[in-house]
Amino acid sequence: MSNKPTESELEVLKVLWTKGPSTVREVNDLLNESREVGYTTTLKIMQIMAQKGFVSRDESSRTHVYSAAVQEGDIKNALVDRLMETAFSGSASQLVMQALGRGNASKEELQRIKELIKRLEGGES
Amino acid sequence: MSNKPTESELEVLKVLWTKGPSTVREVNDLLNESREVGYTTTLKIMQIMAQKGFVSRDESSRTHVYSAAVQEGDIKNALVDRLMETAFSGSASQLVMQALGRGNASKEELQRIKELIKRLEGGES
DNA sequence: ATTTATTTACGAATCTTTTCGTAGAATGTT
DNA sequence: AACATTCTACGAAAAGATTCGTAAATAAAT
Repeated sequence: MSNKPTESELEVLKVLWTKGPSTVREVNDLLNESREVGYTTTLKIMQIMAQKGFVSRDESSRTHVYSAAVQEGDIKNALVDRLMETAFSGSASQLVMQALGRGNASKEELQRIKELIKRLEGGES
Repeated sequence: MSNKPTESELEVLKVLWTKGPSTVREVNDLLNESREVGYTTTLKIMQIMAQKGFVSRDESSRTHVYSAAVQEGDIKNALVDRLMETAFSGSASQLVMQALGRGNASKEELQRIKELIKRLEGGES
């Protein structure tokens, strides 16, 4: 749980976060919509994730049901922290500037960011 | 060049970006200030990077001098894009909100971000 | 000139992650 | 019942990244 998930593990987590508790078959089918993955490959990854504590599973029926055991926000925080650390010398604003500079934030998104900044500044004007 | 640098490769690039063209010895010495790395390890990584096109090198003297062959901004863009894609479903604002939510942005940094947003808002329409 | 140090090149050991083949158990189908 | 399908478990192959040992060449030191 302390460690960060790998690429593949993150893919699985994203499925579990959005679809909720799922079987290997369900996760694998969804993954195969974007890229080709063997069933046992997905199974193996999810077994490893269970071992690492990223997911928990219900083994009461033959077909196990997996659930995310880590919070979406926690993992994303960790990923952002890591990128901030490794590439942006720990500076949040550098990362933010780089991200905004990509240019694919809509007016509404910019508005929401401005509101967040206001809140962070203390709520004045 | 098309691919993304690994962790270690990024470390080397950061050195070359900030210190400019450097020898393996210089890079390795700097890396060893934060963690222990063998000289030949750093050498090998930089050789691989040369092969991948991440760095170029001047072999005119026995001690080769390496220079970054990729732009700092380009790589950081790619890293941000990748995180945005893999973890935030391609949404810049989600990534930004998460980063700002970490709480380690100073008033001055927030100010600079606000100015960037103003520029982004004013630039179009 | 001989020895010592530094550097590159090469290859291999190690480690992590990803992938998949195979076997055996459980379930479903005919 | 016999056969086919689905699932888990296990192990190992394949691929990528990291680490380092060793040898050969060059340079520096004595």
